[in-house]
Amino acid sequence: MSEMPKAYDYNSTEQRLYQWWESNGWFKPEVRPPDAKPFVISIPPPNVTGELHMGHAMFVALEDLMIRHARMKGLAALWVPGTDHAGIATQLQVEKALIKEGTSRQQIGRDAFVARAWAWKEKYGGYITQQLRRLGASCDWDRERFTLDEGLNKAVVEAFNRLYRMGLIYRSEYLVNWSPGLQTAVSDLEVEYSEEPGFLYHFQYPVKGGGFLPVATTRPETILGDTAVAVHPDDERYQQYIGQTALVPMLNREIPIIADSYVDVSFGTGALKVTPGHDPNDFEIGKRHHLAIVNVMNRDATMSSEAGAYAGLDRFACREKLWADMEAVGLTIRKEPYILNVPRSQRGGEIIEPMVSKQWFVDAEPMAKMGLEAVRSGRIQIIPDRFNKVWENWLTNIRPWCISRQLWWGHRIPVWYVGGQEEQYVVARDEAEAYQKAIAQFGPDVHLEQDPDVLDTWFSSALWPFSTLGWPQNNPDLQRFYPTDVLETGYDILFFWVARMVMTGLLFTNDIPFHTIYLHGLVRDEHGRKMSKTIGNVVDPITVMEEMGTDALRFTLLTSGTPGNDLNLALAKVASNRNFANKIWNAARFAVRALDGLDPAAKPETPVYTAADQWVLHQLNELVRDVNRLMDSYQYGEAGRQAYEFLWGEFADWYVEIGKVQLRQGGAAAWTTASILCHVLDSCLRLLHPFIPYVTEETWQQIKQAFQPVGISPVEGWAEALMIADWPRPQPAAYGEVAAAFERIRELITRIRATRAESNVEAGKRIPALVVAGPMAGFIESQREVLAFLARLDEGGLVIKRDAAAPDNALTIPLGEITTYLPLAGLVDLSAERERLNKELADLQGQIERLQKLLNSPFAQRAPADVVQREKEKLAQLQASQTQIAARLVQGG
RNA sequence: GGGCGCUUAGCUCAGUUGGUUAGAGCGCUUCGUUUACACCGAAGAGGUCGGGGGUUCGAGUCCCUCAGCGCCCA
Repeated sequence: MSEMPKAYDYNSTEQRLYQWWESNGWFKPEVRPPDAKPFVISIPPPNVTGELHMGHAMFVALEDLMIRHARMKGLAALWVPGTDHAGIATQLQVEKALIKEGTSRQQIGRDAFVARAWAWKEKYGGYITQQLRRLGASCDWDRERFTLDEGLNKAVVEAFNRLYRMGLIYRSEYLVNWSPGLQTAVSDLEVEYSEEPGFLYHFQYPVKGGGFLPVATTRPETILGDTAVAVHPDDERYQQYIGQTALVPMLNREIPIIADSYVDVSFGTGALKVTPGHDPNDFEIGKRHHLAIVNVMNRDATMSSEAGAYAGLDRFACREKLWADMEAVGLTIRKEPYILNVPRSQRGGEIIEPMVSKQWFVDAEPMAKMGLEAVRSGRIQIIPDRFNKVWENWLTNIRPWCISRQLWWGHRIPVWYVGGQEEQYVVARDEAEAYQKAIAQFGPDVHLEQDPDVLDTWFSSALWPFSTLGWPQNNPDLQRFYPTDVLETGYDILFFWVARMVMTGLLFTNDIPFHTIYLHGLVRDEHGRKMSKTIGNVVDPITVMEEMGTDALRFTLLTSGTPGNDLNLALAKVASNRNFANKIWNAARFAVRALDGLDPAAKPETPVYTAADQWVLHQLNELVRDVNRLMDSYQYGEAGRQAYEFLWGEFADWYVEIGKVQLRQGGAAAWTTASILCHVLDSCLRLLHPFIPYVTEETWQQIKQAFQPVGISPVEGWAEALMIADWPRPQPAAYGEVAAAFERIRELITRIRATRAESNVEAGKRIPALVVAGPMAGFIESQREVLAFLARLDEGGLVIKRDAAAPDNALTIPLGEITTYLPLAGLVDLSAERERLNKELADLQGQIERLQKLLNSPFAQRAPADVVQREKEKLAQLQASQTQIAARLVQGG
């Protein structure tokens, strides 16, 4: 058999395994029988033109973990992959390319542009999915979808039509967030507010017939669009102005002075200029008072003809000039520094302008009610559950969803206008149907033009869990795999995406789209800063994977945080997890080598387990139980950490070392040890596979290759691959008692090692020892080889007795009723030893007093009996140690 | 203005039914080439868990409050 290399080499492993897995069809739910219960996740589709970042790595790690776990449990696991056409982002990229070529979207025209965008998608769209593969994502790539593909377009059109029929879609003139650079409306969610220094401008509003009303504003250019001045109805200062007429500065347009309780008397001057065309609050006031709406800006945020002399100026240039002109005519009062709340585009960061325009909206309220109910009733569970509150809050205050975008890349709005008339239109599934409807409604001579706009990208991703499975067709996939199970994503898109999927799912499929929402946090840099190109602190997952392996990255992402909380990614941790992979590999390497010395004739029919064997089996079983419990309650990080602790801290550090002793014994003992090494590793690899798929699979194959020929196998035999092997289930506890006794041996060894180190005994030196152990003597005697090996004792000089006098010139190690002496003739520094013992005695004294006090307190009566008992035993142990040390000190040592 | 999260060892973080002098990784100190692993092993130093109050026999863990940092919504 070929020898396992000394170190695990992820570079030569990962791609090979991924291809092997995929080519065998193991990523498909069909790997399980047709009647297997499904477990389904829809991928949060990454932007098709995007590049892999830590957020992707995070969701892949978590979702692949869930999928692999489910698959090993025997479920028909299906992870539906796909990408998002990302309207604005992609359009911008393509436009950028066009500009480089010296042309533009407008120059080449819509059809050519869309063709270019598709070509772009074909060229770059594969990158991101390749990178997902690299992370080990076990998606069913045969079911991959794209939010702009034909099937999804059918779903989008169908959804639009149904919403329209239900009266939930309408077209309306409304104040929207306008992005002047992109020349499109964006939804409320796509606007971010940032506090920035600016000015508050105080000025005089001329009142017709004489006098002035002092008003303050942060955006003077909007003065030109004022259609009222408002004061608070109870404000005594301005009572006399209510009902009078004001004159818009520089334009002298007449506008009413109205009373509205929205006005904050303490803000600014207490009088408010009202610009319904350019401010959301003013828009509401305008509706209440039936004010006119004046739009003073063009789509590119230059001033419109309504701005009179200022027409054509950029909005900020206009601000300056208007203020200067007002100053010249004495209308200004003062300009004071002020912190503004500036709305900026989530994409690109330009300043968003509230503007009135005609857009398509979805009235989300009925759906929102359904979404609220789904979570309130528990049909949908959010993890962590504190996000219930956020959910509740957002859905109860749901606003109309602006779904039209003035873009070319996206799902075209399925609305056709009749003869160029804005008010006459039909909503249909395609042009043919549109003509049918139009002819029926408006007569035979109709000419139709489709709405030029496209739908918000989130409109298509809102349908993702069911559209990817075939909806609106009720095909076998939809029947079998819908509803899906878990929706896993970052909390930052709870509203953008998750809430909308729940709403549309409930509306269109009459079912929840998934029963669990698992939210992860943002991946930040080591010091908690958001990763950003400008700071230069972006950690590229590809680089990390190249340098330390995919498993190291995955394990780090999975175990260094908790659900819903941001995670600071420390590269040192990735490195230590790379080491963990190597540790696993080498533990297996040891196990495989253990087979070399086995005598085929000595293979036992039924194994006899040593105390160490029983101990490790017991610990393993506890681990299996804990990991199952933790995974089933979505505490993946803790599950992974526990497996790590066991594999490294107990199995590798202890059992493997003890295994060396047992293997040396040869015969049946060696066989049993080998089979336990195999069993424990096999179980751990299974538990860890969802976390770190590559190293576990590769190691497992090595073990299988070595152990299968000698007839050592898991209970259910060797599966073809670990990824489709069975998930471990805990067994009834069987070895608890011996395991507990063995813990005493471990403790004893640790104490001996510590004392040796403290007393500067040469590390490798085999020294004699006398262990006086009372009733434990028999058990310890049975472990003498292990004890001698791990504590570096000279086995020939190791004496274990129930009772014996303390030897001279020896170090004393008290451990409850077990006292160990290390006779080191001539090497013991007696005064140092006395000092050491005195220190320990003082320490014991303190602990004893603490426990005595505790046991004399109401604790003894009120606490559960087993808790009290534990403390009592602890006290007894301490007292025994104390007695030993005291005696030793008196005796003189 | 409303809501949420965080504050535990020098650094990055765990610690989910409250159980009794707190754990890991990295870093640090001392030892160690015992053929699984130096991507290693052994031993050790180092926190009283942001401040205050409360509930309880018992609180890092529950409640109140204050402070700092961060996020979301308006």
